[in-house]
Amino acid sequence: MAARRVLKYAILGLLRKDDKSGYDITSDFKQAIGQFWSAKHSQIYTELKKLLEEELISSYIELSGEKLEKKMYTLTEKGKEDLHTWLLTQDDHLETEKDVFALRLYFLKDIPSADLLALFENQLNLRTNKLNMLKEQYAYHFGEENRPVDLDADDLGHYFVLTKAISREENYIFWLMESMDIIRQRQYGE
Amino acid sequence: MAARRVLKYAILGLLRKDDKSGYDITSDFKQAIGQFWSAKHSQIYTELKKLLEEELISSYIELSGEKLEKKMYTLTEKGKEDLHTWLLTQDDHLETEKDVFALRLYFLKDIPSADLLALFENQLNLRTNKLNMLKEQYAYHFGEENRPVDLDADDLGHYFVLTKAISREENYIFWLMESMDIIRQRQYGE
DNA sequence: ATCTTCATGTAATAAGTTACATGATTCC
DNA sequence: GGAATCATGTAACTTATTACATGAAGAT
Repeated sequence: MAARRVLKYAILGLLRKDDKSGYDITSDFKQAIGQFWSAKHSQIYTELKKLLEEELISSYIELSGEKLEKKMYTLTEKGKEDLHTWLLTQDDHLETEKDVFALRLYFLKDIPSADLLALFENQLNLRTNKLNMLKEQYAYHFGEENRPVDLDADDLGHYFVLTKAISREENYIFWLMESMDIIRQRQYGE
Repeated sequence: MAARRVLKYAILGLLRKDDKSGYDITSDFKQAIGQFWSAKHSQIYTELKKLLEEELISSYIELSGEKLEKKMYTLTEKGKEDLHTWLLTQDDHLETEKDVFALRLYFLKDIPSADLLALFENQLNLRTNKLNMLKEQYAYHFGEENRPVDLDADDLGHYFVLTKAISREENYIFWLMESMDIIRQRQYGE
């Protein structure tokens, strides 16, 4: 996978509004944006160090409590420009969207329908939980209505990411259920 | 990304029916299964070497033409068992489905609607082309009907992967168009 | 007190891409 | 004869995960 230095731009992007620490960035990847990109703290700290060297960000220390130091990072002008250029870049091809469940499914020959259905049930569970979590997030931020009216620029990004993730999971679940029907039909012939 | 040794199992899976060369496996990743996993030839040859050492596959030479040697790989019993176990393994969590377009979108603050729409148009183009390609593949293998009746075990995997990919792209396109409507509405207020 | 979360880093390893390198066969 | 495809491999590098390592602050 890995298009060129996506983590770099993900981090620059997360710093676009406020200064953040490595820990903050790690937390962000556990929220909405974690639906579309994520990284472990070890990779984030390493990348931050690199971005500092490249002078795309600068840092200062902030105390939280008596002794605990937070290293805060700010976008430099150079960093802002680099981010801006990247944001307007058009992709010239689509990357493979890796999906281990679908891969596994491709090899299902000789697996009994009952086992296959168990795999589907498991996937359906995971996806349903995720969808519910996403819908809760949506309701919390944008209310219960289908489409909120007043979206300022900040919320818009969040709105797009949440609706994208929700629509992805709904579609996945729909396909899972359709496929399970087909397997159940086959099952009677076994 | 990368759940544990997915490429290993992708390769074992591709060898489940027939013996294949590294080149054949590379080609497979450009076909249907490439919608959900892929790898470059350099990685594939390296992994095949590793799988040989682990005695999950064995190899022999086949001549194609006068001199050109194809190194063919076969699943060993050990390899078959390993694959079978993996196929029945349930995931306990979902990986982040990385999507650079959605990531970029999250950071769209201060980008003019016109530029934003250009990014969407580009994505819409790429996705539409992909969808058409997938639909052609579907028609070629399963005909024009909505749901084929007679699917044997081999075709079923292929069927699932193709319908999954088609449904994913249709859903993506639907969401793109919905989002573009919202942006166009905002645009009048600028 | 002790558990969880906040907070930062490095080391070792695994996975994946790009570039380097070579040669045969087929199609036009 | 030349281009595209068939065919295999290694080297250098980038990206990502897991494990190691430490300590402060807040909650119960």
